[in-house]
Amino acid sequence: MAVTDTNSWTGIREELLRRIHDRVWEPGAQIPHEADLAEEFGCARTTVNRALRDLAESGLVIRKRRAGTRVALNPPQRATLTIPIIREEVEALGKTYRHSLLERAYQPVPPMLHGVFHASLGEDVLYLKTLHFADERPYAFEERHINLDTVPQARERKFEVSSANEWLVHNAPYSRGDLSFSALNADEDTARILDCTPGTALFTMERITWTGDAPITHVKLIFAAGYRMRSTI
Amino acid sequence: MAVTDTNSWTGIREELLRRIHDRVWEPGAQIPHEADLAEEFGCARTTVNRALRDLAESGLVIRKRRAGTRVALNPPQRATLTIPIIREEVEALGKTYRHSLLERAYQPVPPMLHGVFHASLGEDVLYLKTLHFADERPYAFEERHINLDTVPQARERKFEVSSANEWLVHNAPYSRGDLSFSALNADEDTARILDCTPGTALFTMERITWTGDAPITHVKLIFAAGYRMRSTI
DNA sequence: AAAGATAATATGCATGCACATATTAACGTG
DNA sequence: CACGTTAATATGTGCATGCATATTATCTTT
Repeated sequence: MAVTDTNSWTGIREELLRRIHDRVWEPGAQIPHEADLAEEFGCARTTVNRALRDLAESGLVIRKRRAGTRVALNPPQRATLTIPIIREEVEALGKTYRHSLLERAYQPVPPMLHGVFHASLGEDVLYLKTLHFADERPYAFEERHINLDTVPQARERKFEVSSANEWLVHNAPYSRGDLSFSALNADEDTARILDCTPGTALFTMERITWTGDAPITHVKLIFAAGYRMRSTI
Repeated sequence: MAVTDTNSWTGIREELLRRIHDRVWEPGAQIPHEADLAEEFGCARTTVNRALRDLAESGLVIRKRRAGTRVALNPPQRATLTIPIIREEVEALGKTYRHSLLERAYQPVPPMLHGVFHASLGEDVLYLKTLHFADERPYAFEERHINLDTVPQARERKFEVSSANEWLVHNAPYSRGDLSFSALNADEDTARILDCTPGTALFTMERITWTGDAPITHVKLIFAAGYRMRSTI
């Protein structure tokens, strides 16, 4: 019994998954060795290994070298969420993308960012206000600060043709970033810009990216009403 | 030159990564075949394959069967976000967690879920309304549907002591899930439950989890005003 | 020349084997 | 008996090979 349809590693993964799900192997319990499973399924150990590795990557089982493989007690719920470039996101919806630069200024570091941009307190940052459109309807409103200490080449960029986001992605690769998501009631200005009524709940994403210890940029994106961010586990 | 320290697949991945980063292979450009790379690095094709597969998983290269491998034009920005069990999230804030079951009923599949729960259209689902507290203040409001076809053991559970979330995590491991996040204006009911004024922008998370093709549960979590979901890249 | 059949090709995957490495269990010695 | 050494073991990884499969290019046939 327990013969999988195919001997593909995905087939074996499904069968292992079934056993975990059906509590043939309870949470915390040790599961048979790769070699035993390989024999049972009539396949090579490599194939079982691939299936188990995949389950381990998704956090369902814990593997240790000599200790064997056991079913995770608290399978972590991790989701990888892809933050697309807005232009691509819009174009993926089959709509036409356009953006418009509302404001471009050199400013001292705003108080809100003193904590993170402290490295360049004396220096000005490049401040950009951009509105992204999908089929000529407002899609997202972007406020951005660029650290000119870290990315001095940005000082000369107009950011009228290609958006700051795309330029930075290609020219200032970051090593890490902090993200936060929240809901926001539209104030008068935002409502006007995003073409909604004041008070509308808007999905907001804030992001600060760094290269090493140096902050590159801070972005606040306020999406038009009805936006949903999607992801899969 | 270009000899990696080791012939490990991670070493090769690092070298490929460097070439992409240093624009030896420009975005959109095709990179050599596995066989050629294997020869260059003096290793087996399997090893190159493993490195390339890993890069493809993280979205840096795009692979197609006969078309070959090319550097992604716009490397997607991925963030891993950990979705904690609410109790743990609250306790991590140093607050006391409590939840209260507001409603528990057997219902036909609601129209909203016909698309996803179609496998059990005739069958009832278990519907739960739960309010989560942090230090006796409302933290999140949860509406949940549990597919009794997939998780029949849930029919007998009261979910008064341990929350449905925790019970499901331990008893019905899922293989995949769809997540979506949005902002929502509080209606009269929600405002009353979450102790805010109607119209307040609330952060909302919706999740459907599956085991194979069978849907396990659908959850809608509406967080109290001011909630921020955080993550790092 | 357009459409359909066929060949070529790059990745995807399975196998059997060997060795590396981390970890635990067993062993010995003071 | 405590503690350090050694052996056993399960996973991790690499290799050579062969076949599967998707996709593109080419070669027919009408």
